[in-house]
Amino acid sequence: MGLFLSTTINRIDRKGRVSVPGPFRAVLGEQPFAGVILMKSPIHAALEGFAPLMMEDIASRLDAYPMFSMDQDDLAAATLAEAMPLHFDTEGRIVLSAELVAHAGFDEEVAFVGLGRKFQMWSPAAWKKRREVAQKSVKTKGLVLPARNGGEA
Amino acid sequence: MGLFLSTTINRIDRKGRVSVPGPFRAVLGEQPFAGVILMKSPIHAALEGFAPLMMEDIASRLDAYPMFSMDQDDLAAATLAEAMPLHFDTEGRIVLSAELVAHAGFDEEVAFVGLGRKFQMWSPAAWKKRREVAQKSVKTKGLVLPARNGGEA
DNA sequence: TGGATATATATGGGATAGCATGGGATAAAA
DNA sequence: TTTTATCCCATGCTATCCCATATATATCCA
Repeated sequence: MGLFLSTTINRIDRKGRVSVPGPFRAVLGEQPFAGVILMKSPIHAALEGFAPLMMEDIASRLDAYPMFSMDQDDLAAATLAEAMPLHFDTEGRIVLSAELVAHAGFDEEVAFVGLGRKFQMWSPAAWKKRREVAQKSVKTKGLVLPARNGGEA
Repeated sequence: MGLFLSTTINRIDRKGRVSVPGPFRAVLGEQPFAGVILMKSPIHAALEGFAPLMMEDIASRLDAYPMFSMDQDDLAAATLAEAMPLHFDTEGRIVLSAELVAHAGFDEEVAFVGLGRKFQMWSPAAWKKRREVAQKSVKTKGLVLPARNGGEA
């Protein structure tokens, strides 16, 4: 399966359209519908982007909570209920709603940030700060990648 | 998996292309996509090169974290977002972006330095210095390779 | 063994296809 | 009708392909 990697900055035109970076489209291309799922990030002034199939995974993770528990309900409301499927146009662009633009504070440009199974969309200035914080955080907290679950050799 | 070994110097042409040394390509060849992952070294004026499978591995390990946790986000931002996948052309070359060239201070030539599971790319002059420093450092600090069981000294 | 011919690598340049971007036209919705 | 959302076309840029050459190592044959 392809991964979302690297960071790319694209422009928003006056119609609210942005090109999804070509490599990202290639990852999304292996999907049931020609588009992407966006939601407001619950932890950042940014958007989270997923391949449509990933929603299945999110739903599965929610199964870890007791049914009708308030926590599960909160999480489902914060994720699945907020998920917006956006179709690509013929050129591989999506149209951002005013609500999404407001939450992420987009101006003229959007930074598409590849994070493996998902990606984020930031205003370039905000991403610059976030990037530094993340790097510092990894160092000071001494974050390390956990051992593999069931990978290969 | 094969190892990246030895040091090779290749030229950058006016289009920003460099041949990845043949032996390195052989190591990278057994990969899901025909190319290499580069990122700016966080500790040197150099680039770090990885096999694409490395990123798969990192992504898998990150799956162990809760989704939307800040630790997962920090780690992904510091690794996957910084990783740039570069495809080989038909001749086994990659194209270096201006950003990468600037970070590593490349001029006309690049030294590909094999370091086992990864390699580095240096401007030849900078590598010469770095090499001496590393050798001196090993002597004065009395550095030795840890035992094979993974135990610290 | 020597010489000639392959095979692979490194390098250069021209041509082409794909991507990001912008704007107008058309179709659906309010 | 007015608005909104697609589609379609046009453009510049850059990535990538394809072809060509030089050098070096490997292979073959007389």
